[in-house]
Amino acid sequence: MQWVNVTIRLMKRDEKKLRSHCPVNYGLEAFGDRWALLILRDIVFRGKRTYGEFLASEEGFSTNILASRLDHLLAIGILQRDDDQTDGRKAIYALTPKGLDLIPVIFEIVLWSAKHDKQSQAKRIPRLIELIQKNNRQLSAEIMKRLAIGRGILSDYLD
Amino acid sequence: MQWVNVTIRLMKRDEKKLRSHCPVNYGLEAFGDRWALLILRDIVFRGKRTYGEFLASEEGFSTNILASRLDHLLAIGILQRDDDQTDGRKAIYALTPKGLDLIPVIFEIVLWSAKHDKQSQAKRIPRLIELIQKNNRQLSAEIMKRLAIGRGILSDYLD
DNA sequence: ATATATCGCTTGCACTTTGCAAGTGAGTCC
DNA sequence: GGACTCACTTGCAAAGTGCAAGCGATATAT
Repeated sequence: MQWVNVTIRLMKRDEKKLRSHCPVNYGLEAFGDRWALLILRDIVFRGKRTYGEFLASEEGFSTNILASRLDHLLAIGILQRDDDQTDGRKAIYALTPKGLDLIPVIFEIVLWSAKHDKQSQAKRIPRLIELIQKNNRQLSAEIMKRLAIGRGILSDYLD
Repeated sequence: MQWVNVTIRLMKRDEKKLRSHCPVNYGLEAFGDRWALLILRDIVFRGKRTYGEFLASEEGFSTNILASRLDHLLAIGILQRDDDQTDGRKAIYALTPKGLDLIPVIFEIVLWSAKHDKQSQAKRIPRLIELIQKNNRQLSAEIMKRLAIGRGILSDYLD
């Protein structure tokens, strides 16, 4: 039997060139997948940090999808991954500064849904909604500080 | 040959029940597809209104994808469709109030990309970026008024 | 020390969605 | 009436998704 060496250059998802550098398109290609933003939500609102915690989300991640989205968010610098110091099996995911800057975007989405989804669970956090309305940017800045030390913000605003 | 009558209840995409009423998830399921938001961008920034105009976007819609996303945005009430009064072949797509309320979301995405994409085309509209930074909500309100009468905002802010 | 469980993934496979090219039918222009 | 435009629809290969099962490394119980 004869053999030939073949080199394939596989283009990883994140090396694909962007379709455009329009700022809307950039944002969408960077984080724009549904599942990716749900990971960020879990971190910001629920204080989740590990693969297993994300997996338990009510929307139901598939394991492979979760892994691929985490990879993606790491690759573009929205998340960072550190080893857990007390349990060698665990990995801790956290927002980078670039990721933290997405909080105002998430908040605007929350505001929109609170207004247009009749059944929105946002009804349960009227104080938070009001604060976002008043000054999204300022609130976001405070949440960024809190995330650096704490574990998610939702519980603080459940009346 | 024997026949049997079978009734299938096909569930249309937009009748699928939401995975959750979490406000972030609602937003993502409502408009959360990349292509859907690019349509909104084309309307807000470029003043596009017809199928053919959307199709010409630099990111390259497939015809079937464009059609399906327009359907979706109509179904959830973000867009409305009217017949062109002067040309029976054309359809005019426009944002409903629910769609107009997405402008602040789009603006926050623009802001994030302007900050984190080194090659962002946002460099070409520094005045607009600055205005969004100062007061996204107020600017959005003005843009909503302008969209009701005019044809997209980008040209106003190209220095 | 050994067995069992947990954690963060990866793999296989059926199914769905996408992207591209080629229609199609109604309306317009000449 | 014939060519063209507009807003789609269709067919099909390729890519992506969802589910279940597996895997290697670490941790825990006996």
